[in-house]
Amino acid sequence: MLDVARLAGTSQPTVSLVLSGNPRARVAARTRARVLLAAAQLGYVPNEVARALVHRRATAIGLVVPALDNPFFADVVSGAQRVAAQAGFAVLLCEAREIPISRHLDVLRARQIDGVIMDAVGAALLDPEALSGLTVVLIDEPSDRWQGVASDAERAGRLAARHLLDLGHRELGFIGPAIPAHSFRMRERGFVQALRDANVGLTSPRLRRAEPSLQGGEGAMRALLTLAAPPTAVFCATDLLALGALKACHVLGVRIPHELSLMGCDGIEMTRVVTPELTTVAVPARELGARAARLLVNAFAGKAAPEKPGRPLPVRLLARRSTGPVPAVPSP
Amino acid sequence: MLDVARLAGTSQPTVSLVLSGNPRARVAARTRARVLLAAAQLGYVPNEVARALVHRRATAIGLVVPALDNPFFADVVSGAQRVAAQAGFAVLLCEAREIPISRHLDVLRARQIDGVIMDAVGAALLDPEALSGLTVVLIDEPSDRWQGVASDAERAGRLAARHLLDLGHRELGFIGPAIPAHSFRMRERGFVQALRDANVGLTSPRLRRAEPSLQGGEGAMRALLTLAAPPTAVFCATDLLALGALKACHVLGVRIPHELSLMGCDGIEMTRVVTPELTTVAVPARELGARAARLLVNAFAGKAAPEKPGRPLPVRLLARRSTGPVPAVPSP
DNA sequence: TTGTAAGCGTTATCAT
DNA sequence: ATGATAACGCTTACAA
Repeated sequence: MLDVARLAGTSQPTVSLVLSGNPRARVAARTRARVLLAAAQLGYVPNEVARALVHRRATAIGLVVPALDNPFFADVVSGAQRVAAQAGFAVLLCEAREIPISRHLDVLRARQIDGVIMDAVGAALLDPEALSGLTVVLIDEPSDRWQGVASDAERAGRLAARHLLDLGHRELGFIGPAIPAHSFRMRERGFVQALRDANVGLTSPRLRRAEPSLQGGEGAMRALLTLAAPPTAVFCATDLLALGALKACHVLGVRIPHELSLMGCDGIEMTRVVTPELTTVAVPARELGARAARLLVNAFAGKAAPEKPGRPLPVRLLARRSTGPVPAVPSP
Repeated sequence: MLDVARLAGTSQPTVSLVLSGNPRARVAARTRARVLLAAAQLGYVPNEVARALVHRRATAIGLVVPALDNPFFADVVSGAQRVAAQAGFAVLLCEAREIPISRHLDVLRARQIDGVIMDAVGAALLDPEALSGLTVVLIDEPSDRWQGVASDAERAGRLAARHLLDLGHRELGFIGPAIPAHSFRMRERGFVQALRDANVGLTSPRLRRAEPSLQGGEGAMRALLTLAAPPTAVFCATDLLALGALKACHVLGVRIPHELSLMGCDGIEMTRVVTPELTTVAVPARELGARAARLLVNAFAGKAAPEKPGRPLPVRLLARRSTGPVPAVPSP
């Protein structure tokens, strides 16, 4: 900046005034022009670190996710990064796969970030201490302590139930992730409630919890299929589980959707890769991330955080080929 | 730090000496203990921004990827983030999906990052100017101008060819991404060379380029299938293409592997989700990311960058169910 | 061994 | 409208 000042024949603070884009900076047009020219000639790049030191904030947000190979979180990250970048915020990415979240948070704090977006599960099993002094936005989990962005998870469950009921199914199964996250609980609740509203029962052997992975879904589906009275349709609370379940069916020779209807929830790209394409309830993951970032960005752009939590983002049924009418003759 | 100093009854620079972990800092054991205690009591968190200002480097690396929903890059990011985090480096994530790379790079420069990891394609179609002054590590692309980490792409192509040849196929097809990246070219070259070595021809209508997406693969496969003499086995240079191709086969009723053998390259998780599981050549994406990060981290931990580029990371054939012996009777 | 002082590149508060 | 000058929180000679 000093170099620019010299070239422009003015003082360094004046250069700052011009370049920082401070709106209440009253600088003579001539001076401004000279400064701008000099800066361009010298290829001046402002030092954001110095800026951050003065402002005591880094114009950056942290993003803590459990694992990037989970396409849902990849989408969340993508959405958040887009909004943040457009607002001039850097995104510090932290994957809590082999490094404890608390350590990530210490690093973020030390770097003077303006806020953290994190997944609900990570936050849940965290020493509350570890979050002190941070502005947190939770993904898909309401909390009285922090802000959050959510999808309409209960509706997702209801949509799934209604879709299967509409197809004539009455013998239903459910596979959910064995994870204490609000959105998962609500997907389950919505599903169960909608069945109850229709006077369709869901016996407990047909309601299973599994590790939220392909393998988990595969195992749970095998268990369902060996039941004395297997369901004719199964709703999996995440696509990953459903994909695993689908695989189990392929392996065991259960034809989808002829013998069994199967659907998932999340709307990840993979559901369009398998055959048959998986019916699912799409959750706008990218939007969730974008909205979370917006919350933080706005908060530090002066705009106050909205008092009431935003309305949950709508979910959408994607009826595809993995669900169909109930089989006329029950499978042997 | 001043508070800590006061509580410990010493001066602020002494506190710095103790806390910065500077090895050549000779501080009395008693003093050190008092400082450490005081810091703990006050819950002191060092300000990395101030540190970065003094050092003129942020102890952070930039990571520029084309799109996170490409599982290959999700893995690269994951690997890089792990290594960086363990070395105390922050990772600034940039997705070049809706924001020009050059803008991302400006931001990274302004933040005094120590280096950038970027994908080959992004770097290729970039004004060379935009990279000036940055330490760059390219993913899966050798370059005389920058460091790079690479997989053994030519071997990947050879492995694919040999696998299909071993199964008895002589009528082969190839689908590659229409992208000028070194690793893709090498996969193709390795494949073609291995065929030539075996005196098996690859006519040009059977060699196709497509958009590197599901749709691209689907389209290219349709084209191959409508050939007067369709191949009995197809190698796709990326899994995404292969997955698209697989879908085309499903849609058109071509049974895999009975009527056609199909394989991909990359080794992404999705290949295990489809039925049949896709034969592929696994490229260690996570390792590529990790190694790229290690390069940068080491460079700034004092260790000089290795003179000769590291040996390419080995690729591995994963023979699964999408490839099989050549059909006894050619399909009609 | 420890404290004093200078400086990293900005922004912000003043006089002028 | 502009230019000194003092932070911001830390590291690093150098002096004591």
